[in-house]
Amino acid sequence: MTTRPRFGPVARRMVSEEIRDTLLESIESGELPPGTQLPSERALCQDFGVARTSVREAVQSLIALGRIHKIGNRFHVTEQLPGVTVDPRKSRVRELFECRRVIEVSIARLAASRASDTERDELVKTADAFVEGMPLEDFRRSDRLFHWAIARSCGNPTLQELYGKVLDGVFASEEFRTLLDSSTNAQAVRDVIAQACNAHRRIAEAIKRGDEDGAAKSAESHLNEVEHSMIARMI
Amino acid sequence: MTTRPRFGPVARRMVSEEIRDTLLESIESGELPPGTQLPSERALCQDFGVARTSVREAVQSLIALGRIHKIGNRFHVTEQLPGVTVDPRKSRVRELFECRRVIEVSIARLAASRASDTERDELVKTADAFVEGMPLEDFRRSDRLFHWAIARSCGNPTLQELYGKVLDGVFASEEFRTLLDSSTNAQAVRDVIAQACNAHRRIAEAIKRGDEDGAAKSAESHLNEVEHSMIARMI
DNA sequence: GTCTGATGGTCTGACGATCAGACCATAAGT
DNA sequence: ACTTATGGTCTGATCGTCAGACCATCAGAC
Repeated sequence: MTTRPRFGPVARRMVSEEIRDTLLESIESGELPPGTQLPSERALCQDFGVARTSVREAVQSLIALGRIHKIGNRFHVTEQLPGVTVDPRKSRVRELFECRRVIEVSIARLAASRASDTERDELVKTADAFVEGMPLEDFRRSDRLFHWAIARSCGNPTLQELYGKVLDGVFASEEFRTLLDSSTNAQAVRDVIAQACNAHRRIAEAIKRGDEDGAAKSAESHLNEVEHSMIARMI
Repeated sequence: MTTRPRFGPVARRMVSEEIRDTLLESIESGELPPGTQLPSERALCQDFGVARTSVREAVQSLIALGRIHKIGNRFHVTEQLPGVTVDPRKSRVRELFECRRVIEVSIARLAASRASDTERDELVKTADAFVEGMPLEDFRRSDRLFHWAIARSCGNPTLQELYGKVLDGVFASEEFRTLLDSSTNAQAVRDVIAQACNAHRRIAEAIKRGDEDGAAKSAESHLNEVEHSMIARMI
């Protein structure tokens, strides 16, 4: 009997969840500091391009989470306990992710357009080298190799050099190392590795078939997922 | 007028899209090689935890994409022709403009969201300092000051540092200096300065009013105009 | 203090996505 | 030839999201 690939359950995200998390990010990044009034429901509807019911649901869950409260008929960002409001470690991680998002998405797009056949094949091969359950040290080394391979095929030496500095910052980061310390949260590390396996494969495949938008979107999704995962673990 | 963060439209993903892309990844990764029979709809339903309608829709779109085909009453993975490679050659100027486009557009967007009131006022003032017909040396110095002022208000020190290196590259560039040499083409220099005056003012005004999209678009337009202008002069 | 506009709250009807299930025609396997 | 498995089609139901209407209350201007 021949085996076939097995697939996991489909991930589903509700519109209100997307909105809630986006607002949460704005609160935690300082874009919406404590005490600030939240944009009105109608304004948020326009921004997000959704109905008031979706925004309302998201806002209600922020209330439930204790992140916003009502003063009169206006919502405000709730003060958080000292030490929690602005975490310098979180700021650094966000900063690095923001840099990665700015450069990595463009690099992936350029690589999809410019990489040679050999480079594309190498990328897919490098992505396939990731396996779930692999040791953390191997993962980090392969992770860097993978992203650097993409940078090498973007066809822009200056961008490549800049990205090298971002990678240096990421891999020198104490916060990243702490978060991925396998002795403190083995299951979480396994999840991150599994997620990276899938994401890297998607990015490599998109680059392989020359899908610029696909490569850019996959790179951005990957970064968002990893960032969410890491920020969540820093609570 | 106090500014508020702006949000983009919510990303929405249908269940069938998730499934389609997951299957596509399996095909392109070699997990489902060309010629292989696709798992049955019912088997995929169980794997993904969805209804047959969702799987059917995903499978139908793979057919539409030409990735699978039907033999009898079974679906099989379709052979693909090798992709066409594109190997463009870029000059140093294009490379630097590309780096600027990648970082500068994001910096402008971030500055529009995060700059303090003081910083916004400074930007408008710096932009107003440009006057048509100003000496080239003054222009280059003010140009750098203006772009650096935007970088300083983007709220990300790492991105700021990276951009500093790009600016160093731009202003150290022999090609840029040669192209702006006033002794060889005074009229062209006047045109570039005039264009920059207008563009800088637009960028500053967008940042002043907290218009992230406007700031990003103005920054990108400016770069495209200058690049086109310079590339045209390199023929 | 009054008035106006903006806010959040609630409700309704509609639509699309997805579901579970049933049934059928055809092909594959035994 | 028969059985089983496959994809195709259809129905009714549920849920998420939508657009819109209307209302009570609050904030801001005068």
